[in-house]
Amino acid sequence: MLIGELAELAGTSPRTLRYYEEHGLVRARRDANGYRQYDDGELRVVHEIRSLLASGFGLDDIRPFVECLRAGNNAGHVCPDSVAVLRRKIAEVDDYLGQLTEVRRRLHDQLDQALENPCRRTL
Amino acid sequence: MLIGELAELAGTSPRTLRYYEEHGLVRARRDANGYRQYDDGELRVVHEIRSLLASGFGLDDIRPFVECLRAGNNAGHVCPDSVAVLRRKIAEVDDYLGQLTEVRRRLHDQLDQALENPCRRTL
DNA sequence: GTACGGCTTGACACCGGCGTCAAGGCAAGG
DNA sequence: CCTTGCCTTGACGCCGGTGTCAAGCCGTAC
Repeated sequence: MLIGELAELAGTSPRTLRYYEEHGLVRARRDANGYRQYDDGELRVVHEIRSLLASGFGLDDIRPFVECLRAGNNAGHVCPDSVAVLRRKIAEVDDYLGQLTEVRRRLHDQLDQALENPCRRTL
Repeated sequence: MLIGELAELAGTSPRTLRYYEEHGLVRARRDANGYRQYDDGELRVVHEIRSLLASGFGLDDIRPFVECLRAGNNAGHVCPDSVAVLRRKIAEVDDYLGQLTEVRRRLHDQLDQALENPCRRTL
């Protein structure tokens, strides 16, 4: 499979696939002409990457998941390293949720206060 | 008040104050030597900026709040423009909270599943 | 021949709020 | 006179994932 085909199947761009490869996530053999040749399994890998990116992971965080998939597991998140990253990310998300909730509360307070005390003048 | 003093009082840097000025948020007169000279009221403005930045606002979003303060109101969020931005930001935060909650759910599911089905092999 | 569509690598652009370095002016104190 | 420490403007770096353009190779079809 050539890079354009894989990009099409994965719903992304050749540029993006080269970027993933550059960061050690996607693998490709090379044709005699230098073209990247992808195994069918790489589609699965790319899907895993896209899914985790959408969940807020960085490429570095994703690496263990890809390695886990390559090791023959039927899911990328069952390996110890992946689990460690998962736990860390969940903690980060929880922390961020707390901060966002606090921010939301402050904004609501300001809004309520503004509605009670309308402004004296606009400019 | 010179830029270094204001920066000190506001807990930030001269670079940052120049940046705010460049974006139309902070104002300064100029001494004969070209040094920025700040009114005491600017400290309040800078605090408002820092506070809103910490809540996830961008500098452009903050401008109405600063203008509101300058108009003589005792809080930056009581003017109509500020209220509009507040409403928009609250909606954004709510939306993001929803997404984050969904992500958190997915991650928890993956973690639980990983703990039930330990990996066959790591590499 | 040449035109086209795939591919290759390399490199710049973006966003936003700064850090940081460069090169220089100004005031004060030794 | 020289140092020190403020200030000035201008400009590049960062982060991260991707778009996009350049310049060029490869293969096929006309």
